Amino acid sequence: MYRTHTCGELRKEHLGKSVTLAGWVQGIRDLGNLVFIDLRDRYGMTQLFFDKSSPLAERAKQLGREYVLQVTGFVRERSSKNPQLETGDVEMLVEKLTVLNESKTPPFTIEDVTDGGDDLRMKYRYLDLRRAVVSKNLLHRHRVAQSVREYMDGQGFADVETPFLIKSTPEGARDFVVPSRLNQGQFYALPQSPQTFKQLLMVGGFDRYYQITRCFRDEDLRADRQPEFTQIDCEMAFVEQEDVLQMFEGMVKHVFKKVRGIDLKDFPRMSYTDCLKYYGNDKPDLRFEMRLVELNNLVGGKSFKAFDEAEYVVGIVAENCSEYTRKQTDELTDWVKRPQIGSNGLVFIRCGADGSYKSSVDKYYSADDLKKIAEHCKAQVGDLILILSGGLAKTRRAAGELRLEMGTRLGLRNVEDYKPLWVLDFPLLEWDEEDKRWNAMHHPFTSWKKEDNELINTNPGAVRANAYDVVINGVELSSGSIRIHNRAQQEKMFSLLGLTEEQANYKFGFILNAFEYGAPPHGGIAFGFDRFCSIVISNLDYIRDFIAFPKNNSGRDMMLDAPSDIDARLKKELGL
RNA sequence: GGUCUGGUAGUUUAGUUGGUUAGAAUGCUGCCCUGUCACGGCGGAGGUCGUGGGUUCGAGUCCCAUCCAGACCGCCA
Repeated sequence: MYRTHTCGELRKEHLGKSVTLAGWVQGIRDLGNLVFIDLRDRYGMTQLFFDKSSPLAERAKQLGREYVLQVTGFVRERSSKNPQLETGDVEMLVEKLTVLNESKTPPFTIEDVTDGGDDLRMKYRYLDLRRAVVSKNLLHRHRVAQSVREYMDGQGFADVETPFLIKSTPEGARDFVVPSRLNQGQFYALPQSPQTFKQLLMVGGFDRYYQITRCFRDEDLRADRQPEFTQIDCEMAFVEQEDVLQMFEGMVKHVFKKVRGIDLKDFPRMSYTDCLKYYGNDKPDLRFEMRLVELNNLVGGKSFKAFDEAEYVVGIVAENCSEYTRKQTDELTDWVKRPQIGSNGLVFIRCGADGSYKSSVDKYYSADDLKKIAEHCKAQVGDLILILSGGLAKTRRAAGELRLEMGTRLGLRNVEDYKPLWVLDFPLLEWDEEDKRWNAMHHPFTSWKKEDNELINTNPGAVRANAYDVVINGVELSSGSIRIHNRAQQEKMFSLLGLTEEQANYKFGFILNAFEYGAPPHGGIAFGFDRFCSIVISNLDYIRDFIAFPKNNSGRDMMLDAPSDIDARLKKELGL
């Protein structure tokens, strides 16, 4: 071993001992006759001391940042201590110094507050990983994974690996494909998730399975989306929806307790329909209320065209904002008019401190009209009501976005606060306007509610799935369902999705066949592990900080400069 | 596929209506400094202003194209 202790380990109890440390030079403070070096590793930092009586002092001055050192010396008490450092009471009087490796001056400072921009830090990710603020996230990720495994193992789940080279199924996200050399002109696909395999494991009798595994989707990226990401993939046989909900609510609670020491209360539940109605999306942030209030019945017939002609008029109440300036309201109007939101405008009603109501549409609405609206919205004195109008789906979405924006502006999205939620009763299908056909909202293996059996043929869009999501603070953490487990029902589903019998057999024959050999009732769930980590650890939805080597906005690895062209010879072998 | 923001020393950035030698901080470097820990003090080096074209007497600044990065919409069964 190169060391007897780590750089974060030495304390007063080690005083007088001869120890050996190995690590990186964080910085050198040369005071002329005194030289201090901060030696860093992932456990912490220890101060090395040299004075002019030391034959090593001159060498110490010649070292540079990020040189790798091995030092041996005595631990001694500092004459001026640093309470901000764990090892701040002691320092090492160095007697032997070995340079294990030199370093070029790094392109950015390797400190908690770095001067490096994102590009540069991605290109030199291995240097960025030396920063405690970065490595801390990955070490926490490890803790999350460990506590997941601890819970799953405790509940009798077996970790089974599933293949990465599988068959392309053009349903859903785009597949990453891998050309086959042995089967020229044919391709494997990388799994978007282990969905069909875990169901086959259920048929195979592994009634409790889980896996922390990589998934691949060739879609555009976001702050919370990577082309390869990790799922906690879980499946159980002989269970109903309630069993799955209990089991995995337990897992989330376990992880929060183990990693953060936080006791989450029982998760409330809300239907998909109510989520849209009250929050404008299917993953509401419940850290604050500010519910959407439908105003259609109160605003019509006053000759205000924007409201009279709208399919949907909706208000939200921003508490204590009645004194917003014209500049602030204009800014919000511009915000909702951005193409990403796409509203035509925003109407304001101020609930004045004197009990008066003033709006940007006073021309059409009397004080009494405004009062009725305010009362319907349960607005108090000093509040500001923001009203949007237009088509139902678009306006709901816009109102939901505006609600989140106001929540952010008013500081209502507290990072200390966790508000989990089960979202239930998703629709089984959604209409694809582009392809003029039904798509599975969750995936094509999702079962539907028995009560809705009749609707399957008469009104497929109204059929409710046995599907459920865990949402925390507006982030969709996981998604699952009770699956179909017999051939006839699965064939029915495929036909609803517009697959012919031949297509269904070609793409999914293996699972249809499996269902004919005693497939047990089963269901499960999959958690986005990267998101889970970012929420548990930092309560943000930015997953790149929790991935050791992430890809950038356009799916490039900036360190490797991948993807890249490949050898002409390799192409030929692959028949490309 | 679309919308928006940004690109100026190694790095992070300022740069007014288009006008003299593009400024700062940090990093690097030389000297001084016996208790620093974001050490301090004095000095020094370091810039094809992303790239290409255009307008102009004159472009970091205005226009067009393009590349790169970031955020978002579409997309993500």
